[in-house]
Amino acid sequence: METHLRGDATEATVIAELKRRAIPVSKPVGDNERYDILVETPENRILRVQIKTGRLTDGKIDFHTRSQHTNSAGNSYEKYEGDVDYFFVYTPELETIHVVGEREFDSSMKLRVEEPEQVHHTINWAEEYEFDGRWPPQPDDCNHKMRDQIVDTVAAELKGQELSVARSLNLDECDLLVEPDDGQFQRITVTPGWLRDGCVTFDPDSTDRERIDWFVVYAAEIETCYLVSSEEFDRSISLRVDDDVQNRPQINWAEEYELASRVDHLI
DNA sequence: CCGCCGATAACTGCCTCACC
DNA sequence: GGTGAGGCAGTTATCGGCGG
Repeated sequence: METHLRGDATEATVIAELKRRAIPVSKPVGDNERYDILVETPENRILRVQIKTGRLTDGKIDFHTRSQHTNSAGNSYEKYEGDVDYFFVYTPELETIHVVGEREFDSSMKLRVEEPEQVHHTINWAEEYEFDGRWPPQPDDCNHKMRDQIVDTVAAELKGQELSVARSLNLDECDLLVEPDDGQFQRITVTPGWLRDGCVTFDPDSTDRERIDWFVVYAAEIETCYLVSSEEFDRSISLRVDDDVQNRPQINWAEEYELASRVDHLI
């Protein structure tokens, strides 16, 4: 089957499956949009979805998400960065639909269906991306990988300071465990932060604070990590980034909480 | 009508990096 | 070194718009 027909067949199959599940689907007028369909979630969120055909090779589903253009200068390639929210990957051989967030990978991804000869922690198991298990998608679903990377970055930063650091096996409790010289484990969780009115804030209420010693707050807008002790605030804390305010003693200046300069607090 | 350009799509191979 | 994931570059096919 030639490529266009195959893409059309995949799109038709996915739309039919969504309709069968009574999920509202809309098609954009014309073909100038980079997403294929708009899907409405039960919470009335509208998601931009690009439908892709998955190829089953060597026990894994392989799919690429890159568009190619030809111009006078030759070929150019463009990713879907920010243009879509999710990819729905339909694999004809398996008749399955997998849901992958746009931020969960760069330009291609492999979903492992069969047991590999060697098990890597980097393997993306297809069953974890199956439609039934991921629909409706949670607002932070597409941030899992980014969060994972942040945890890795924080771990590397701590190791660089010659700290004994390990990934927590119980992710419901914390992300990292640090063992200082006194042997008293410090429990660290990584949490997203956001900029509001010149301050970085986060939501500690979504975490069981009884089990956390330190919060690493990652503010994506400014690509900065902050280290905050659970004892340094009562219900919430704001870290002021914007210095265009009157200097008051109660202001928590963000730069004083930057992870790189506070690692010694964990020792 | 034909050729060019710009867009879509799937497919293939090769490379790098990380892990076992 | 072998394996697996991910990234990158290139190819092929089709379609529509536009201008000569």
